[in-house]
Amino acid sequence: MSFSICVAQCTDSLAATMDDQARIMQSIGGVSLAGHSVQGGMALPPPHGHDGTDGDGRKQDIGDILHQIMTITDQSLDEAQAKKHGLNCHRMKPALFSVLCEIKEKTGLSIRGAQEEDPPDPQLMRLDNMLLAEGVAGPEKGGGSAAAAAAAAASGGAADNSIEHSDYRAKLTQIRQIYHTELEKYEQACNEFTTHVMNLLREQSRTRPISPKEIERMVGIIHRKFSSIQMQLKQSTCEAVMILRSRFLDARRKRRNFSKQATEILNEYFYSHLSNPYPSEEAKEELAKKCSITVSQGVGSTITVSQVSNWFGNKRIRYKKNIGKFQEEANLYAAKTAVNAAHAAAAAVQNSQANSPTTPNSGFQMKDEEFQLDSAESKNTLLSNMFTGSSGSFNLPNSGDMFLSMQSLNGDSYQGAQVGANVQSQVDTLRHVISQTAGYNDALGGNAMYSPHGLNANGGWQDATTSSSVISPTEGPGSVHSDTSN
DNA sequence: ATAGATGATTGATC
DNA sequence: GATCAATCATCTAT
Repeated sequence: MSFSICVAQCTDSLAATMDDQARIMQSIGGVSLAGHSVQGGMALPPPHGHDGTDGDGRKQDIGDILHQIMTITDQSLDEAQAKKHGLNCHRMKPALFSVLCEIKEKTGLSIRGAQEEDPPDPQLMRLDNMLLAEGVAGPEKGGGSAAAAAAAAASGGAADNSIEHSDYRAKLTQIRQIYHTELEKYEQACNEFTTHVMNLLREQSRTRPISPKEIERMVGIIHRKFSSIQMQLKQSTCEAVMILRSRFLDARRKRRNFSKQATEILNEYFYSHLSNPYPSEEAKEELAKKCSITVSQGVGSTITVSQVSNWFGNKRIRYKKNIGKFQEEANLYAAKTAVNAAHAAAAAVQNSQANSPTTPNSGFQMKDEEFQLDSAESKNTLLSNMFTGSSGSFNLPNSGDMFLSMQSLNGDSYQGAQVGANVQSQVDTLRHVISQTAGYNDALGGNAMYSPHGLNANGGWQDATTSSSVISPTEGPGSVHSDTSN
């Protein structure tokens, strides 16, 4: 919508109004006026130099004046001024003026439109209300954010999706700015045009009868015209907001796969807590934070706590439904956590060596050639040894809940690798090394195998407190799983 | 184009 | 309120 359209429309309106008057004037100048002096019994002043019987001469004179009035718009400004002056000084002008007055009175033009008081348009009110509610109209800052919050709330999701949130707000602000700029333009144009028309009418009121009330009426017409254009502006603004909003909501509805890193983090947690894959609220927050960091580097979106909950909900169900399908994945993450544990072990070894030079044999014995952990190659060999026995067909006995939890060494309660029973010996060996390293010989007891911490006979996971206390001896019941933190 | 994977939603249940 | 289970809608690999 442009200013030119607006002006064109206003001009149309004005032109229409002028047309009306022109038609009337033409009819005055033609037939009706000729008979008017007779019909109305009005005594026109006798034309100068003519006697009162010369009707044709009078008609001619008045016709001339009218013609000049009608053609005044076709002339240049100077010409028009000169003509106007000429008209005002014309000898027949007072006569014409009074005739026009009387005709006007008769035709009731002056009161026409007085009843055109426009009632408050319900549609306009709706638009105004909506713009106000959306924060496009009304107070500056609060409106926008309130609307965004309302939109977020309306979507049913948590209001913690800050990316789309701010995106939405930015777009809304843009719309708001455009709206206000346009509105201001229209108002300015309206005022200019009104002033112009008023001046014009005041000017014309010397030639033809125009009462202040009529000027007011004309102003009203112009304002109505402009406000109808404003309504179009409001309407299109509302549409833009609706589109933005629907896009915003759709975007939230739309499913986007998490990044690989985020999925890995979640999977790591899931498989390392397979006996009780119910992260606490804090753990969920930790995971969300962790995932967000990795995801934001990739995709550029965040993962919320509720998304973490969704993920675990879906994972639990799908794992339970088809344990066999997830065995490979379980192996993978068990290996992964084992690698982490080995890394931690190596680090601890180095630490212990560095920190206790006087007692080299008090902790982990690096002499054991089989468990040299200080080179990447050795670690890989160790781990491949660990899992070659299973050769990808890692069996989870019964419901697949035979797991081993390893304790890390560096003081963090690392919730360790959970591997199958058929790699028990290797894991036991590793565990031995690790526990020796950290001086945690007693931490897990003599035998690594314990069961079951996973699915029970009913297909549900066992009580959270029982299993977590077993899995994480260093953690008190109900404590936050610190392995999600750094 | 399709099947399978996956994140989100919904209603029921505890 | 958290979770389960079913389902929807979309993404992704083929």
